[in-house]
Amino acid sequence: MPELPEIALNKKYMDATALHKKITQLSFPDASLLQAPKSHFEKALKGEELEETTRLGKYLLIKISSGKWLVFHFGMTGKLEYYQNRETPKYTKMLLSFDNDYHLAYSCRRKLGKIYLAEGFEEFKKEHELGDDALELSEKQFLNLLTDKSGSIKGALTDQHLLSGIGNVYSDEMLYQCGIHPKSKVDKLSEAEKKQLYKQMKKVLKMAIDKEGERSEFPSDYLINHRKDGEDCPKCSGKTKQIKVSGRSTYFCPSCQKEQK
DNA sequence: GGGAATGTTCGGAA
DNA sequence: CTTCCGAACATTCC
Repeated sequence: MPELPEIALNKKYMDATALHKKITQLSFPDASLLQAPKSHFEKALKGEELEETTRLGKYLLIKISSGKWLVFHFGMTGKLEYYQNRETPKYTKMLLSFDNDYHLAYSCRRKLGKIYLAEGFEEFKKEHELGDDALELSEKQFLNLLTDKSGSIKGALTDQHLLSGIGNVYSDEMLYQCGIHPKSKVDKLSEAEKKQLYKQMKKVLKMAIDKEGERSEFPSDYLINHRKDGEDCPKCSGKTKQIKVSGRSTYFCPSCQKEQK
């Protein structure tokens, strides 16, 4: 459950399920993802309720009635499941049980997620040096962030310290929708291109949330369902190409997206 | 079997 | 200091 839209959906899911119920039991089938001692989680959560959620980039923060915050990062494969009368989901790392006999499991197959305990939203943001959330940025703020940047535009978009929430898949998508090559240097982009990128950033993220992350329902001129080397480009007669940018597999269309060095 | 898969972090190189 | 690159983490799927 990786990038901003998917985390937004997890927030929605939490809001509709596990809030305002007394936590009667906790267990940690695998404590390796915990970023604080188990006992601290127990102390902050046992007998308490989850009160509200907020999201920052790819992090889901949950306020506990004890005053502390429970924070989930989903890595590549993190998942929340609220359920009753079922076996514990596979790869469950943390399990909360409520007084209505429901359970909330955080599972993570590849173990790349993390579970934190935080003092507050601002504290967490500051401690992890996270940039403002991509959906919260104004156009002016976005343009300011890109000023004096020298690396690739893809590197900038996916830098969580600069702005948070955009990952590998959605950065490729917004650049494709703008016709900007992922390796283009930020300082070579025109003002108009940066403004267009801002618009597409919002548009792509909001669309994904609207479609509840269901990729088969994304517009047909999106790149997302063509993330392979040599696929037909959905916008032109060219073929998609896979390259590495900022260490990540990147897909784009060389004829729609020309590099600016 | 090899390579990739939505993520972050760290060390070293340029 | 900034950016880039590869490796590491662990597991599944093609």
